[in-house]
Amino acid sequence: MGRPKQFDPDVAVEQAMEVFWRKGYAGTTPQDLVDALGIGKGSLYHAFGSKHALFEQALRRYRDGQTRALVEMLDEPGPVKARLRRTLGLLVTEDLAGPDRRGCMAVNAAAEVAGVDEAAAGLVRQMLDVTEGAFRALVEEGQRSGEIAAGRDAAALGSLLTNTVVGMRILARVADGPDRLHRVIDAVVDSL
Amino acid sequence: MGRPKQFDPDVAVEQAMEVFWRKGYAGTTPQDLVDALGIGKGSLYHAFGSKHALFEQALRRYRDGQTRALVEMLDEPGPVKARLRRTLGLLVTEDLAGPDRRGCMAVNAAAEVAGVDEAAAGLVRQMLDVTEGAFRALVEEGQRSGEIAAGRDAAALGSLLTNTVVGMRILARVADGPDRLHRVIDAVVDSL
DNA sequence: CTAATTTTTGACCTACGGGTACAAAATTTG
DNA sequence: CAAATTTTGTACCCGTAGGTCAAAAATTAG
Repeated sequence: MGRPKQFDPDVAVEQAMEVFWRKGYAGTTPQDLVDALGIGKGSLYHAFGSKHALFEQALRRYRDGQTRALVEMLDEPGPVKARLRRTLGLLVTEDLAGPDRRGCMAVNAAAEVAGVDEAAAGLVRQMLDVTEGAFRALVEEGQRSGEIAAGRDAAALGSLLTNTVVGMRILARVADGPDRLHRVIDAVVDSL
Repeated sequence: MGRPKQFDPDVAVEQAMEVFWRKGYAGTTPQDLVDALGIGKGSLYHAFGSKHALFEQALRRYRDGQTRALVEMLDEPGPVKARLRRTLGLLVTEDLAGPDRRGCMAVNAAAEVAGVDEAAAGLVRQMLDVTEGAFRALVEEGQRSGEIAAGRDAAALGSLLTNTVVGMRILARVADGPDRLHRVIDAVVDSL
């Protein structure tokens, strides 16, 4: 009952995500959101409550999409190291592509608001947990297949790989080219 | 000639650095700076021109201090791996200490403004270059002493270590404890 | 058709962001 | 001392951030 919504909230959250991703939390203005979502400011606040609440939803959506994509990439067939190298390479290419080089929204959020926005920090933490679990599983698979020495600590390597991805997504924002990033990939794959 | 300054610009830049470090660029207001520096807004703008110019000076100062400190820590006596482990451990402890957990100002700046502030991106890049050089030199020293296999690519390992530090300084901002960070240190040192 | 409910719009509001203008104050030079 | 120069503090400015509100529009129930 009542007047039906004239926009899809899911689509709106996704559009908001793009804006926050490009401009950061503090850097995004209500006007930016109004422009991107194509709805009036009143509707926006009626539907989402506040800029911060919308940010949280956007970050949640980002977390879901990214973790899903990462797991899919790592799940492709082939030798473990090749899959890993390919996944890392794709992330780098993606991060460096386009003129924006917006990096990873979660990493950006961690850097910008982690100290003051516990909800955002929690979402980022969840992403890291899932990522680390996926990497750890990959390492263990590599150990079963003999590609990776069985004596190594799979949990520690999972942490290392997660951390490596986080670092690369920052580096991609300031890098003047792909060289440094590719050196990182080479080194980390060779270290397994 | 003329009236002498009533504040030390160097000290003022350092105080501004603290504020930008804690609150980020967009999150810092002229009032924050006035409060922290203890001078009038007129003086502030007369002396530094703009918020952005002051930010650039603050980031430059940060770069100088951090690179100096890192090189010093790595230059202490002892086995290469021990020095490395100790240095990384100190960074983590430092990043996790205090209630603020402000992380690394350069990394934060990279995440926040790299896409839109080329000057800031350049300063961060310089820090990364120096860091990578220091790590690479450390690896080469380890190879000469036999601690690290001579066959490994020192440049790539330097990139990996730099990237590891960057990643950890982000992780420290959202970590709920030191465990994950210490796993990263263990894994990276064991990987050399 | 009316009442009830929900959404939409755009005007409106207050506070503050980032910065300028200017006169007063403090110094050096002659 | 006067003139020249530089710094300082306060008042002021315009635009926008972030949000609220009233009234109109669109729907369904009865």
